[in-house]
Amino acid sequence: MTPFSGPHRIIHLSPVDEIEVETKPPFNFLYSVWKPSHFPTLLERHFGEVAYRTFRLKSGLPVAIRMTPLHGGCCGIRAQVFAPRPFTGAERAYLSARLRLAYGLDFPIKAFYEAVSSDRALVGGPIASLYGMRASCPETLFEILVISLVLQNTTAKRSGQMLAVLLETFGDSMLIDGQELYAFCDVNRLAASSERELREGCRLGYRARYLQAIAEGFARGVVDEDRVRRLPEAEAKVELMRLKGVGPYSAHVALSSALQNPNLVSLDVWNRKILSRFLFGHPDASAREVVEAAEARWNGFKGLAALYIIEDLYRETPASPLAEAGSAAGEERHR
DNA sequence: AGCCAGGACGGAT
DNA sequence: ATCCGTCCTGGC
Repeated sequence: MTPFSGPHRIIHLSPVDEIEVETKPPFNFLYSVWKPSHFPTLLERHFGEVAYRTFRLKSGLPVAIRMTPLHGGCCGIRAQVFAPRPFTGAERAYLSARLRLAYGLDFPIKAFYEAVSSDRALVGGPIASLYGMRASCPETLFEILVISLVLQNTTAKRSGQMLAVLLETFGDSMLIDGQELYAFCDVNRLAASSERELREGCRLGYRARYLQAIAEGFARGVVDEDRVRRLPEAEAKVELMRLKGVGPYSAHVALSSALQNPNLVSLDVWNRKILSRFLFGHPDASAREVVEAAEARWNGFKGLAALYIIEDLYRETPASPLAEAGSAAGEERHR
């Protein structure tokens, strides 16, 4: 608890809707909604066959959803929606579209498999293990930029701490099936904060100034997600890097994740080593060498190929282990 | 006690 | 275009 945070309020949720979003097989529910490489956050909780996730809608309304496989998991997601008040039609349509984008339901996964079908190492390994996995990004462009900011220049553990404090300070706490989750930080709340609050209260250090710049950019409409989505890749990157604190790495994370460009690969130190090992058999190739070899081998799909390789590697030792079934009820009893 | 980590900036070359 | 010192914090 930071000295700046207010009383801890938990927003009461009621079931308001149920949305079914379909996709063409192959679809892998588990690995589409849960990525073994992602560090655990207060935004989501995973039990394997059941997954919980929060979203903040464009209207600002925080919601939480309970996801289960649709039609036995072959081809979609059933989402039970919980919110503080009834849904409007526009909010329902927005969330439905957001879910399709968040879990890659409109992505032509077969085109990827066909394009790399001659790559036996990829097909026989990562693709076989993760068959049907879609690239996912439940975050908005603003949210993914904030997350990439706390990922900068530190360890995953520290990143998780910074994000947790941000969510507790600027997000909305909600209880769903006995578990506390947070909707992402409200952009206006963040833009209205002081640098001191971010620096000293949230312990963001030099990132405080950058976070304000990013939040103000989105709050004032200087950068707009819908507009960036329509730009060509190179222009979109320049547009994002106009924000102080957003460099090549963060811009790549945003473009490959939020915009779901299957050819963009974000090479942080660890990903570079993992891909270098897959491509060259040793971890020491430069970022440039890795990108060039990946482009030659997975023309047009190097980002998605990299995702499969990385997630397959984390599968045995996940950064975010699946929670035990029933532990939510257990926690609830202790309250 | 000092060094560095899952980048970015600003300025110098 | 590329290189370097600096930035907060926490962990070793």
